[in-house]
Amino acid sequence: MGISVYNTLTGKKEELKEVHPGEIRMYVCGPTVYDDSHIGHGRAAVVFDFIHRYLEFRGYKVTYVRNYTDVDDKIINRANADGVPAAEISERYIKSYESDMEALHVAKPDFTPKVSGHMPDIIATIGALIEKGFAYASGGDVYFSVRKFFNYGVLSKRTLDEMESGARVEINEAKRDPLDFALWKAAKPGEPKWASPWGDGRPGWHIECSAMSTKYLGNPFDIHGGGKDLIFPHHENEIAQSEAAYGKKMVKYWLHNGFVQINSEKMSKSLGNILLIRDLLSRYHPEVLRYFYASAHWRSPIDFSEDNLLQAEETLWRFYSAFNKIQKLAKAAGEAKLLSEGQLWERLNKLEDEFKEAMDDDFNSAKVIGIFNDFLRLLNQSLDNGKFIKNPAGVALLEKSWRQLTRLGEVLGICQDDPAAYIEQGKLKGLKIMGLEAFAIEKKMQERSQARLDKDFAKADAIRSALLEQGILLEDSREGTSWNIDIKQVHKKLQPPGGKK
RNA sequence: GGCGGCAUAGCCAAGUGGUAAGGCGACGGUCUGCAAAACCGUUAUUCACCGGUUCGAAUCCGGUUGCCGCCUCCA
Repeated sequence: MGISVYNTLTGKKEELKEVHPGEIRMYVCGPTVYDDSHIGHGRAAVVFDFIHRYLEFRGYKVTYVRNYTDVDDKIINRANADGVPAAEISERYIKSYESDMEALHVAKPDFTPKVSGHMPDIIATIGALIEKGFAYASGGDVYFSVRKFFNYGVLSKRTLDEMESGARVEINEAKRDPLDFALWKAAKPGEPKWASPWGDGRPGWHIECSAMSTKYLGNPFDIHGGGKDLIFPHHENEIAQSEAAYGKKMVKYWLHNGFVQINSEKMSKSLGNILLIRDLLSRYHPEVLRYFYASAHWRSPIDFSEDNLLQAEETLWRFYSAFNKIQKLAKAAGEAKLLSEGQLWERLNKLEDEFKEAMDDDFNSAKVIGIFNDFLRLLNQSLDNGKFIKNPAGVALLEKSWRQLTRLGEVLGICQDDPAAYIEQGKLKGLKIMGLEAFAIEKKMQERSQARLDKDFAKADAIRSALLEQGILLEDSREGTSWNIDIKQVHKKLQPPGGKK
């Protein structure tokens, strides 16, 4: 069984059959760089990162292109508002996006082309469209004639007549048909412009992706991705342009990720509920975000709420707590032959197949999360078993199990940190937020340990509840007492009052 | 108005023809001086509603209701 993917073009899951054997070429619409990126951009990037990494995990040679739209009305508006050149705006927000992507551990695409760097390709594509009769120049603009392209509407599944009846298209004298869209826009004073056979101007929004995807990937290529909102008009127009210009099918599989909602509402500037990636990353470890993104299917809407993120954080913490225990045991036990029997051993041997089965089925990361949690329970069962962890072979099996979760988790970008470091950063961050110092906690813990030795449990319990009120949980075990951060209290403190639903 | 999608327990969320994964929460238990953590057990006879197809449907078909997205910039 191979990989199956849900294709917007057909509305069905289909078996993934690559155009070139052993190779997958994919193009994903990146951001228009006029502002800092929000968690919706983050989701698109992370979802296609899962897909990118999984295809590589499955042995494909993947060529991944994600573009920047750096020539656009919104950028020009922003530049005018800030009183700086448009190029400065786009450059600033490309840097911002790249730093967010790095922070989210999104693997770099092979190419990240910009519109401004591909004018000759874009102009050539427009030229070809005019030559073949699909486009016409009109007063310094160039338009694509949608009625000339027989297949217009295949992706968004609507007909030109339907569009026309519901049209809310502005009247534009230059267009022959109100549904025609711009390939080239004549420059207005003060706007960035490039020379072209139709006069100075700049490309329309959609043509860049046709020109650049063709340049880097050829036609047809395997996967084209983007947010659901791009289906119409952006991707519909891309198909029209590419297929008209090059006379070949453009893309085999169209993948569209679901939207992010905030407390079940649409995230939008007008609602004022935009959550920036960097704001979230100031409060959550990047793996928490990735875990959260992975916990829903990539095509479904996903609801960002503090409760949901908190849940992701707690569950991820369970993984790292277990890994932390395993790591310590492994260091103490040293090299040993692997225990090759029992439930854990058997499940470990099946884990990769389970993982593949889930991911092969339309990249079902949510199912993988379920499988991982199931496996974690087995790990904890063994960790609870005194005999098991005294046996070096058992410890070796635990370590191997942890390594396997790390190996498979790489595709989703979770379980990649050093456990001790992960736990440590979580505790340090918590302390900072709660305004506490580790040595003060340790001092209290010593006092409490003495009280416990003296059997003065009233005093010991008083110390414990005092710490708990400050957000510190104490955990007694055979090896002694350790402290932990009460994540819920930390986040309560972080949340603006009344900001949570 | 047109087009597309979604509706699974208190909450989050898998499951597209064979009798409901996983997480959070809650409750009971083991462990503990007591807790916490971890583990064990319980927590949806049922998948918005109505009808149909089928030996059999959360899964397919038709209808109803509700929610969301797109049709204008948007990941």
